[in-house]
Order: sequence, then C-alpha cells, then structure tokens
Amino acid sequence: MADIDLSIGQVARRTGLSVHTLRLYERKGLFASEVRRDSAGRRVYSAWDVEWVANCVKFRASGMPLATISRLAQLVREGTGNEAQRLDLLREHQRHITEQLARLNDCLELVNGKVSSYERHLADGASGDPWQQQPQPAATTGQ
Amino acid sequence: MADIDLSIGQVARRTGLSVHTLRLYERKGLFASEVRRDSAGRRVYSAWDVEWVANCVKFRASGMPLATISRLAQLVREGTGNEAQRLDLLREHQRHITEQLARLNDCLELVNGKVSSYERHLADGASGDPWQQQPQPAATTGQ
DNA sequence: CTAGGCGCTAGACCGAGGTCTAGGTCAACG
DNA sequence: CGTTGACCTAGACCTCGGTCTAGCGCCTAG
Repeated sequence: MADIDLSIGQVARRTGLSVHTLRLYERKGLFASEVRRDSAGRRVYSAWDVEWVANCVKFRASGMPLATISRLAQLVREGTGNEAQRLDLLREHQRHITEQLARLNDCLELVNGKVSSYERHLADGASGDPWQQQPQPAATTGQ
Repeated sequence: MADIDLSIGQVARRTGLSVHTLRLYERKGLFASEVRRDSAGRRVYSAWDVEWVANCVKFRASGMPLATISRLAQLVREGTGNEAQRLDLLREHQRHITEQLARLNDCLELVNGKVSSYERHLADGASGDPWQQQPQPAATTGQ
C-alpha cells in the first residue's frame, strides 16, 4: 500500500534473496514490470515490485522453474487480454503442487514407518523391520 | 520376497531410473549392500537391492540429497550397532519433509487465491485482484 | 580530499544431479 | 559365422539456479 521505493539491498533483505539473485531474476525476465532506475542508474523497486518478487519466491519454493515464472511475468507485462493463459499456467502449477504434496505425503509415510520401526528396535533389544542386511548368498554364478 | 535377481536394465525399468543413474548411485555409494556381479562382470540386483533403490527414489523425491542417502547407506552397510544414528538421520528428514509440506501448502494457498481471482475475473468482465500493472509513475527522479 | 558503502555490468565459477559418448566385452540368434 | 542387444568403464558434458569477482561509478561523512 505505502509508496515506498526500495533499493536492491533493501529488497534483498526483505525477500531473503541476495542482490545477486535479484539481478539474476531481472536478467532472466522474471519481473512483470520493468524495474525503474534512479538518475544514477540504480534499481528502484516499488512496493508492487516487491510483492511480485515475494510471489516469485513462493513460486520458486514450490518448484516453478525460472523459465516458467518468466513466461508468467511476460504475460503480465503484455497487459490485459491474456488472462486465460495466465490462468492456465497457474492452474498447471496448482496441479503440480498438488502432486508434490501427494508424493511428499507418500514419502513421509515411508519415513514415518522407518522411524517408528527404529524406535521400536531401539526400545526393546532387536526386532521389527529396520533395514538389516539380508543373508546375501554371495553369488558369482552367471545367470 | 521372491528371490529373483535382476539386471540393471530391469531394475531401471521398474524403478523409473535410468541405467546411467543406477550406476551413478552406485558410484556415489548409495547402495547399502554392494551390488553383486555375474561371471561377466554385469550387475546383479537382489530383490532387497531393488527395494532399497525404491526407498532411495522416495528419499530423492522428498529432497534428500545423494550425499545424505549415501551416509545412510553407509550406516546400514556398517551393520548393526549404529541404529541410533540412522534414526537421527531419518528423523531429520522427517522434519525436513514436514517443513516442505508446510511451505508447499502455503504456496498452494497463494496459487489457489490467484487462480480463483482469475476465474472470477474471466467470468464477469473485469474485477478482482489479478495482477494488474499498477499506474507506474515512470519516475526517473533521484531518490 | 579520501574512504566507505552501496550500486552497476559482464562474465566467470560452482555444486547438484543427471545424461551421454567412446570404446570395449559378452552371449544369443539366424 | 556375423549381427544385435544388453552390459561394462571412464570420463565428458549439460542444465539449473545461484554465487562471486573484477573493475568501475556515485555519494556522503570525516
């Protein structure tokens, strides 16, 4: 809301990205609106830019590649008229996240299982399922 | 359960990894038990190996780096006695996954929001929150 | 005036995780 | 017998996403 313009360093601090990364993102076209410059050529970020970057951070965190963010940024840059395409892109990412969640939950289940079987194993002497080397017949017989 | 030994190609097909990747994993020490060879020097995977690889795939899918899997494999390779360390490692990964889930859910929320605001936007004429370029004062004024 | 701090560009570098190539062995098939 | 196909090793190569460096410009404070 407030109309504070920020320097690259400030944006870095409040997005958690490095200034290097911010410049990289710009080079790669991740910005939806061209970053303004002051008279000395230094970048000047609007609150809107910062919000956008914050979104980018979340997109990245959910596995969206820079190239895809760049496409989205381009659509936004081109202005109104391509909302359907933006929606497509977002929906696909939505799906992507959902899949990730499913996979992660699956993995978590595995890990939970292993953890609790090791807990059991450590509690009483030895037992349960923990990975124990199988007998291992030491075969060197051609199949 | 069944004691079928598999070739690298077969393992590749049923784990979804490439044969290259399987060999890479072996070089990097991801295997908990040394992979046997037949008389001609070809890799022979036991059912146990395959199960292990399948676990590795899940670990990878949940963001565990190869190096960490390798450490775990080493612990298992060293045999019984270090269960506590294995448990630590697994618990940390558990935590890691949980964090990822939280972050992902957060991102999903953002994306959901954007998606539905674009849906609204497309349904009725124009409205809602979709990223619209702000007025953008075109300032080139030194701060 | 000089030093310190922040900014700039261009481009090198890095680590992770794969992927692919060259050049070779082996076995089965027709 | 020659061909085909799966496998082997060693090592080059690639992409992605950052990170860092060199060499410079500006501005402000002491």
